[in-house]
Amino acid sequence: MQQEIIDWYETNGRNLPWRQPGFTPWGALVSEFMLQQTPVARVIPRLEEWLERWPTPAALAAAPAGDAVRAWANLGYPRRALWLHACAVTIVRDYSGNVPNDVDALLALPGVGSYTARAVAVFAFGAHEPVVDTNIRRVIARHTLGQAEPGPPREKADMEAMRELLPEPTISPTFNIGVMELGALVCTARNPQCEACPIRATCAWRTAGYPEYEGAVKARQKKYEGSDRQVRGAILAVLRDAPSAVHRSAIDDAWPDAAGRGRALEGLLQDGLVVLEESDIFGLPS
DNA sequence: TATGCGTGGAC
DNA sequence: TGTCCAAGCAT
Repeated sequence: MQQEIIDWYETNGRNLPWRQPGFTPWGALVSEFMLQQTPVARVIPRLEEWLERWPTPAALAAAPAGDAVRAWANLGYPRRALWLHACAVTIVRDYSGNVPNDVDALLALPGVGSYTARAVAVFAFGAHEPVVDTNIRRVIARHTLGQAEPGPPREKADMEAMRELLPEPTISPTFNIGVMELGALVCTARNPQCEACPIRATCAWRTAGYPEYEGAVKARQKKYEGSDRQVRGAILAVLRDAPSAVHRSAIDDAWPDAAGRGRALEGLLQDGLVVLEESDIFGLPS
């Protein structure tokens, strides 16, 4: 199935910015951060702005962290902006401003986990490593395991399952990205396009007649409306949109409920996304 | 290992 | 509508 996926990808893969020739390892790192839980379509414009403004780790490291949080805009999970800034600082200090190509070195960077470390090593540097993301887990669950959904992540087992599928090192990066792309475009969570799938002939899930998933039910997503997360977002939006630090009263206006507002502000201060500049004056980090 | 962490589009 | 989902990570 390896060659079928590679052939399918060569024809059907999207021309995304991070797949263009000459895209830098720094661009790869930035794009992977932005793509953590944020859809491709929303990432693309922010990524292009970001790389124009900060084309190297050194450029970002020289800017205040708060500028990174502002440029992150509405991508969500703004701690990623803070972590990415911290990555830039570390890369300048420890790696002469060059994104490391080694999985362990990448893993040591803040906000870089198993997926992102291998994605950068493979996509930017051509490493022969398994990349495991939610798309790949779903493809393996269906094609190899014959079940509708992957179970809860088992990092070691998931990685071994993908490692066993890897073809020879010269083409394994293309295979990695091909499986991801297949999961993103064809073997999707909802309404998979099985008729268009290049590996349908060997798909265990198809052979079994598309049985429903029998495993443990996923924890239901908590309601966002009225949650602390929403309050955090509302407070941070005020700070992002303000040219400089704001008085507490501006934050009070961002959310009516004082208790939730207090929890959210405390959390933001704890995370370093907001700093107390002086009494009752709050700003983004410098 | 389960949970918290943003935001917005699709159905 | 509400619910699910989107190239995860840290704790």
